[in-house]
Amino acid sequence: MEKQKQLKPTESELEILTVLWEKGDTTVRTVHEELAKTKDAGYTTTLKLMQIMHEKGLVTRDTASKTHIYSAAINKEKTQIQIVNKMIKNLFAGSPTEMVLQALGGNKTSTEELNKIEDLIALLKQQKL
Amino acid sequence: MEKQKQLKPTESELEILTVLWEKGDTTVRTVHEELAKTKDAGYTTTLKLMQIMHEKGLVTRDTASKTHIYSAAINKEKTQIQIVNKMIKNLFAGSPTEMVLQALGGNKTSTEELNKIEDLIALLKQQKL
DNA sequence: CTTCAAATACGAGAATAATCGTAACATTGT
DNA sequence: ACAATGTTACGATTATTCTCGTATTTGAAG
Repeated sequence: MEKQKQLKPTESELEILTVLWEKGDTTVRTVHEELAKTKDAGYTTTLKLMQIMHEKGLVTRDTASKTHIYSAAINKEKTQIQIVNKMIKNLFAGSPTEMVLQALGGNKTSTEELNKIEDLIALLKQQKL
Repeated sequence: MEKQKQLKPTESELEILTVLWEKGDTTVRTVHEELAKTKDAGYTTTLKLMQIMHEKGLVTRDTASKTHIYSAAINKEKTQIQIVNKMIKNLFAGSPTEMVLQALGGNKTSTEELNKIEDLIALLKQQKL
């Protein structure tokens, strides 16, 4: 069992990884069009970034056909936790609760989502007993 | 009422701002020693960063005496929300729930803290009615 | 086989961040 | 007045990230 090397993706790399995690293995074109919804950068910029990510080992790719298929090479949850924890430490003086308060207060969270969180909290409390 | 210009602090700047928010107005020396607990960088590096932050308007300073006193010039809560929202968008595909889940799951959150969050959720749900 | 469109490869520059050495300046104590 | 100590000022360099133009390659259609 190989330990996941803790590579730290940059801002842009994170956006790309998020698309890969969401949509599954896919092409540069697809990733780029997804990013283009909220950002503007040239296609070759996205391509280059993904090539660099490949060099770094952040993604793998299947080059069997002309259009390469990329896959995220690092674990989604681990990466999320790593970054969230860093933010809690750097920006919220170590208090996860503070961050949650800001996250929910600052967003218009739907009742449905709030219910989900309540369920999670109930579960966590259960586990403490 | 002047709208706060949305300056985006860098990683290092954020660490400095966090110290200023925690400890209140203080000197470069104090900030640097606080950072030195978890990081190693030269004193002049911290100084330079804070000078740059002053140019950018991220901090203000009182230069009346030899040793300048720095203050955060941007609002703590606004900055936190801004960054958390960006992270939710970039890393959690827009779902605050997902982030809260990772934040609470990845950390050992006390029952007391969980209760606080429950109270907040109850309040938020109330507001939706 | 040739043409054409779309994809990749790659170099190189622009922009941003972080680092630190050295000089100049202020304050205090002798 | 002078030295010692601690502070700010600031240039300059390095490192990293992001961007994009252009060349090359690939595969499919005619």
